[in-house]
Amino acid sequence: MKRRTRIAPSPTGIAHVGTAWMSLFDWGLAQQTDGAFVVRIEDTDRRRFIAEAESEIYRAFEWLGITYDEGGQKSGPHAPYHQSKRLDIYQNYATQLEEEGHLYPCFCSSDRLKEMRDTQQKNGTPPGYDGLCRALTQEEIIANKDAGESYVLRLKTPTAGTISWNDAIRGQISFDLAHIDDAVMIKSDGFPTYHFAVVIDDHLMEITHVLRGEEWISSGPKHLLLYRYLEWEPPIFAHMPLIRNADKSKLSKRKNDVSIMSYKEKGYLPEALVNFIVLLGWSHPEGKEIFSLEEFLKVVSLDRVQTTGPIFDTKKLDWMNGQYIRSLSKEELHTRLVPFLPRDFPLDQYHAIIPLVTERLVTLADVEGLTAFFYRTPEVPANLLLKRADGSLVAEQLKLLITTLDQVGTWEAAEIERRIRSLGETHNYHKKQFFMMIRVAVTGSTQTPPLFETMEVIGKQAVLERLQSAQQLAQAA
RNA sequence: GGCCCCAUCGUCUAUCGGCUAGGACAUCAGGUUUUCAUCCUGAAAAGCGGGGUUCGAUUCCCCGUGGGGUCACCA
Repeated sequence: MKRRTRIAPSPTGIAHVGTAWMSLFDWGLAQQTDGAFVVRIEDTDRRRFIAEAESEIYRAFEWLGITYDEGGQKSGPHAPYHQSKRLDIYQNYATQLEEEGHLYPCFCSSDRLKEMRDTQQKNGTPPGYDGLCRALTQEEIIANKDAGESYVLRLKTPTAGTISWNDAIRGQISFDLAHIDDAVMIKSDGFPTYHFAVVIDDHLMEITHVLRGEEWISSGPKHLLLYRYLEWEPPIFAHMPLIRNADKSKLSKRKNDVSIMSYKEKGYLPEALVNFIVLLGWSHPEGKEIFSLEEFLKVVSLDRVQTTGPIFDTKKLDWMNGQYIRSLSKEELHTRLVPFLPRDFPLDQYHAIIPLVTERLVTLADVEGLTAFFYRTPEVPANLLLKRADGSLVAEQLKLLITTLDQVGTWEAAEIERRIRSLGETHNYHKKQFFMMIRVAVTGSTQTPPLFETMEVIGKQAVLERLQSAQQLAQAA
């Protein structure tokens, strides 16, 4: 059987990592059977609509390497793929269901509804619509409509019985219909609610597997009822676990960075992000930690999806990003790094500098901080310079060092190292102190790439200048 | 609160009744090294509690506890 899956983002904000996460599973499942992965835009909420949100999703997909078969910016056999352009379709089915008595008009004002909820809250009775308008006679309905009163269409839910489905991830899930209230299907503005549109569209678009978050489980009965009333075969439902914040609550942008594009800006590689998120709630059949998107798409399956909601902890992403950075070819790394190089980065020295810092990169954005002292004169903190020796000794060491290095003809790491080592041995300097002092004098930092290679790249003249100002600093101390 | 879902190291997870409970990240220790990082080695670290079922339960069932989700004319 060819699987048809879909992702149905709502263009109301930033492109969310959860959307990418879900899409990856959808895509893989569809691709394995040569089926189709569909992008449908659920833009029925006009109040929260944000024009740029949709294009950001496409940019995020492009960056991550996610492609799809229908919908989105493409088209397809089931166009249109924007719900706002399918209003007449929903309207037709709504009319049909209303005529059949499965949907009924409700004229309750939002004030009355609010009052009702408050009372329920206060009395501790089960929440939900009380079904007042169910009792309306045909005459009353016609009269109200003729009077131009605004109304919504509600789903007439049986007051007894159970409804259940076999979830592909969780097994049997069942609800007592007595607890399900009559949800709104068509809003007073004529737009469908999510519940209504999703059922119509999934059916018409021939979706076979509906992957969605655990948060949707409780609305399952409404959807199933619609399938029943429409006499349609429901798709296979797979409720994925909810990705969580550190406090176990549903992943939110308030408590986490959930914007896909912000990971790009922070210098993460898309392949690392993909690898990382795919390991949330799912594990590779061979227990692999690092694997490509292509491999994931081939081996992904619902039976390895966990039921527990994973916490979105990006520590592992940091590690992974480093792994991916180090596995890049020189050319590839260059391509990725270019957008992160500061304006004053000496491009002619790129190939001398970058190999010295590659294994220290956690993100691509780290490149500036790790390389700045190569091309910017550093501020040298006196306390670091004199950490393990007093000012007079350091000044003495620097003086001799300047003299020695000044005589170096071929400014190469090996030669620099030989001179410095011999100087240190001659005067019996404490090796760690001596080397660290030089490191600080030249770079302003205690943490740098190998000292002599670094000095070679910085250049003789700049090194001597830095040593001289450090000497003055030591003397003044 | 009603309903629903869930429950293995700090985190991501393996285990589909036999476990001395495995791996990865993070942490700590050691090695390599002029520092940091990389890399290598090692350590510490988990089955929420109580009942069943069974020769045997982390694995199956029930109860409790805990956590989460949902109860909108938002998705």
